[in-house]
Amino acid sequence: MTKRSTKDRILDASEALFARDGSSGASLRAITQRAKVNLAAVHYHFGRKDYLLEAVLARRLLPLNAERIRSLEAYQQKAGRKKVRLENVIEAMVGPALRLSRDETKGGRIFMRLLGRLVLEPDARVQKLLTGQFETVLKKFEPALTAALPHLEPQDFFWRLHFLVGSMAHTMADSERIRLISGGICDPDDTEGTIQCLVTFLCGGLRAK
Amino acid sequence: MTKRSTKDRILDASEALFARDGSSGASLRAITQRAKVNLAAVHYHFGRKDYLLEAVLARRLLPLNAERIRSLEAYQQKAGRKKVRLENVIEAMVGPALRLSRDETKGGRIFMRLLGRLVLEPDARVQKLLTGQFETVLKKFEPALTAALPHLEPQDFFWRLHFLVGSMAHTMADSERIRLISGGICDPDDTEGTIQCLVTFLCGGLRAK
DNA sequence: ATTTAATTCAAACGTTTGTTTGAATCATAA
DNA sequence: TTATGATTCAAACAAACGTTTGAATTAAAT
Repeated sequence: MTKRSTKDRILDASEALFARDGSSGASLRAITQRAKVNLAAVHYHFGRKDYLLEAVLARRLLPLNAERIRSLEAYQQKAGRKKVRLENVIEAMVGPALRLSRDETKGGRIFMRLLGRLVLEPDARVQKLLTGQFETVLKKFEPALTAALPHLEPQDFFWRLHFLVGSMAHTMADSERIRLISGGICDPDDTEGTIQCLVTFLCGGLRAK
Repeated sequence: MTKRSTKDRILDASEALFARDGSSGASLRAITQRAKVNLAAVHYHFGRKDYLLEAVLARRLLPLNAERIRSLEAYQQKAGRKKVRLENVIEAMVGPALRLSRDETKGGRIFMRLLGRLVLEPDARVQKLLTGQFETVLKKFEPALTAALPHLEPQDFFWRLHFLVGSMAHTMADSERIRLISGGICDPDDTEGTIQCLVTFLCGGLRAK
């Protein structure tokens, strides 16, 4: 077993503590202590606390969105010149995210919780990074979505996309609450079951009325 | 015009700054400065920063949940011995919350953004307060919900409730993003339109398959 | 008017914060 | 080996933090 680099250890510890304590609640001392790294190493490798947070985000977001687009394109290829079923479009959107959110080797729940928290943080740099990423994905998905939902007015279309994001984000970010409020009936560790359940719900909502 | 009390001014300022900067990012100095109040007044009236946050929450949450239950009971009365339509149950659940989230005289967006942020904060006291409030509401709504959705297995029932909470929370907490990503097509200030749109989406998702 | 309690205030407390510094240590190439 | 650049380290910096204190002020009650 080869030891992780200083940079990676800092990113891992930051991810965990930013997620647990928030971006202002997590101190560099707590982070470097957890990473077993000198305090000044953060500034040496990342410059400032803000840049560290951005690096934590970029490490996971770029591969995730690439995977989303790859998945959609796979469905498009399989459909040939027919349009892709709504279920498949939605699966390509939420599936990779939810699988990542359950893959502990890639940050898993921890990163998703962080993501959920950052969505509501008004820091301009973080917001630009997040909405930029989302718009990249939306650009790719919009044609397939409108094709699968031809009856929807633009206004309803965007609202329902907004609701979709809410359900998805909540499911990814807060995986233990569902176990609690369901009294143990629902198991958030059953990733594929959760995805299927979510896709069914979302397609029902998107097609409504 | 009669000036607000010290306590209320502190609560108002705390609500705004907790929402904007997070519960650890907002400092008591910034809060008291905004409230035009002495720094020590916070500890005199609320004891500790934690208790201040709890007071901010309780001020809005208790009336909100009372209004939800009142609204459900009104629908139940109107339905007589027939069961309440799903649309009405959902309206009683999300309507009062969304109206509050758009009512600037009662905290409005600001409070909702704070609520959205706190959901993912692992502070034990806050979590207990939030889940306690939610369980109170759920207890009241569960019979009407299961009656309106008799075909749903318990597992699907709770999952979809979870998705519902996600959409609702996201819509309440982040009212400007939808304007941005829709290119101005959607107007979050149209409260009743938003509610209707959300209820339609949620009922479609809840009834799916 | 006098007393008593509630409230406000400026100032200071000891910690903790993000950041900087300059020397020590390591790895690599000449 | 020596020299060079990259990395790590302990120590310190000023600033901001939550909290406490005790006196000054205001309001209410006698």
